[in-house]
Amino acid sequence: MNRIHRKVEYALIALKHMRSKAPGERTTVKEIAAQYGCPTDVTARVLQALAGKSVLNSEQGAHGGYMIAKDLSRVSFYELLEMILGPMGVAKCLQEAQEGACDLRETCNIVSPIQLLNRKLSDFYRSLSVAELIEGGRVNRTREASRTAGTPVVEAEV
Amino acid sequence: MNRIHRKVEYALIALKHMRSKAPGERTTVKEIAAQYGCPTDVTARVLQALAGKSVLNSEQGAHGGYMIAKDLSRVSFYELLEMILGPMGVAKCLQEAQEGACDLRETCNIVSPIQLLNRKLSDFYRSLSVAELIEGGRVNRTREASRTAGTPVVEAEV
DNA sequence: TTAAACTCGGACCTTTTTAGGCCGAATTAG
DNA sequence: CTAATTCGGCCTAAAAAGGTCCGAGTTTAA
Repeated sequence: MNRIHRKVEYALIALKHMRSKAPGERTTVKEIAAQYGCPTDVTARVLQALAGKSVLNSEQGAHGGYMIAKDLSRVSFYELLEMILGPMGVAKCLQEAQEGACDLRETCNIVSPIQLLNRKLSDFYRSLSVAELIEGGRVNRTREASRTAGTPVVEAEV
Repeated sequence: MNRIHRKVEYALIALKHMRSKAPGERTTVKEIAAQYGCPTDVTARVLQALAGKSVLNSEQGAHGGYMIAKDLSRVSFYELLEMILGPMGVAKCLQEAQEGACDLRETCNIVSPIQLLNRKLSDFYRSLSVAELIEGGRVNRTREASRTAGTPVVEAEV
């Protein structure tokens, strides 16, 4: 178990797809849906979310579509998750401003363990860039990357 | 989002509880349910799972119950997760020997990214000991720990 | 030998979350 | 004006998570 959400997969698929395109060339949802079999609407929403956070640039109308707007080696997987799924929290009690609180909050003996886990997991996700993920581990040598290089995102230093 | 399962929380609660007991003293599910408000049956199942993997020692009958049987600083969070939730895999495609395979497997462009993520996440969970988690980060100075010390489980070295 | 206090484990139900689809509106190029 | 797109609200179905019931096996002790 311990799956990531399908939406996140679709995001990665789309981003990887766009990454292989010439700079300035746009990608439509339809195109992705057709090529990879992703459900159109869900994928659309995901891309909208990413556009909202300006990881993507979107344009409506004919000849519209999406293109990557941020250097993906500077976008962490943590950020991607939050954009798509909302604020991270490994337990209900970490997400106050939520509807119903945890039943055990009065008697719970593991608040600090939970907080520790949340912190560590967040740090881990923050240490992983979307570019690194998409490239499957191999350090990016594409034009995008070398254009903005700077910090080449080393393997795990959590 | 990105919650851990409730079962895992119950496991941590129970383990932390048992950790504070004198060696040899047993804990019943009823006791935990009463003290922390965990649902009895669910908690029972979790403890059964841990007993099955001999993290706990169980004894039936009157005066029965559970006690910790393994040095928790030598049990990784990864192992705990697997005991409770089964084999880890961030995506369906990583868990063949499952019912229905992923629809996209023919056209998917993110197999290696998914594998990378799964590997890294696994490594992260493996680097975290249950003892470390339960103690909320503070290095364990309890009798259990110093009795078996050895490797004091340093902070993150992923 | 009987009763009480446990763990064990199967089957089942309920609620929540996730996934996906439908449709109409707004936007833009030709 | 029309076709191609993003945008966003709402709704349904499927799956997972969370929890309950209940009967059976074990062990202690009255």
